[in-house]
Amino acid sequence: MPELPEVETVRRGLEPVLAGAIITKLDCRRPDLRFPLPERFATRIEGHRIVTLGRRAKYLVAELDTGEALVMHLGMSGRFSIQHFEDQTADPASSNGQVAKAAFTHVNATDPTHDHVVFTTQSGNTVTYNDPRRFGYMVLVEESERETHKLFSGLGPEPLGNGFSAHHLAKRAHGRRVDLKAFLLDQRNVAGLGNIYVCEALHRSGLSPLRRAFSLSTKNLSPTKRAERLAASIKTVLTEAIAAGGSTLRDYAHADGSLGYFQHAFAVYGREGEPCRTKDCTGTIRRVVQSGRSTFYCPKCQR
DNA sequence: AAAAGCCCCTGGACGC
DNA sequence: TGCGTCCAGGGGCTTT
Repeated sequence: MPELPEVETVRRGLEPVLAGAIITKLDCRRPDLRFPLPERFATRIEGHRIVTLGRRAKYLVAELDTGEALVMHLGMSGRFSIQHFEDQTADPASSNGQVAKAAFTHVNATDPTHDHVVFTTQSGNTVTYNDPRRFGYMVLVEESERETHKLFSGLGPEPLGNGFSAHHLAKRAHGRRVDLKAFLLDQRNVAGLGNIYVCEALHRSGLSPLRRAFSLSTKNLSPTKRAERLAASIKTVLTEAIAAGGSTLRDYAHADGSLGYFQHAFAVYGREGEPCRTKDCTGTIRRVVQSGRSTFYCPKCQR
């Protein structure tokens, strides 16, 4: 269920284990996720180093020293967990106490039935990808061709990057009759938003998800006040969510080891029938279906 | 070209 | 307890 903040949280959690690490073993327990796994997947990775672990939109990008990048998408239900390797001193009471024992702190609470891909690093840590619904996928892309790759070439700007602004929204929205909800879910317009954060950003900016996208833009393509509010809300809601994920991340090793889910106080998402939290608003959160997905909004303060 | 619909897959929540 | 139905935070592909 990961959107940009969750993927970024996962990235930050995996980075200490994977960035700079040599992958000694790649265990693929089934030939496919959403798509077939890459040909000779294990041999293209085993023995090689992950140089950096980055993110673009909802993709994790592990740049390898081979010149390829491992691009991973978590789909709806993908999770990573880390099993830390620990050296333990030999226990003199045990029958074979002369052999230093090694153990994993196994903190993966997910169903091992759906552990599809397991990475082992040279230092002995393992990183497990678990995905019950298998909407996630992994591909290997030549790093030099990544930006032109089909998965990346059409993506809009990172909402927390320099390329994103009210002006950008206005340009993209000009003349578009789609509703704002669908416009913001479209990764070509802005990359990384999903159903939850679209709902949240629209609520913060006081804009109805049913409003048409062209109302973000004036005749001469400049942004309206609405576009200014929307761009600002998108940035703040994502920034806050990442911060909340980071605070959860500190606990992961003590909790269930899974990365990518965290509790976040949503203003509208999942709150159908509950009172709006906007200051001085007496509205009630409503759920409607747009593009086949639930939209939560306050009809009173979102116009 | 833009917009809408269908579909991939499994599991959990809920009603009977 | 068991079974059926609905729903899920993504997004590629097809149809209109």
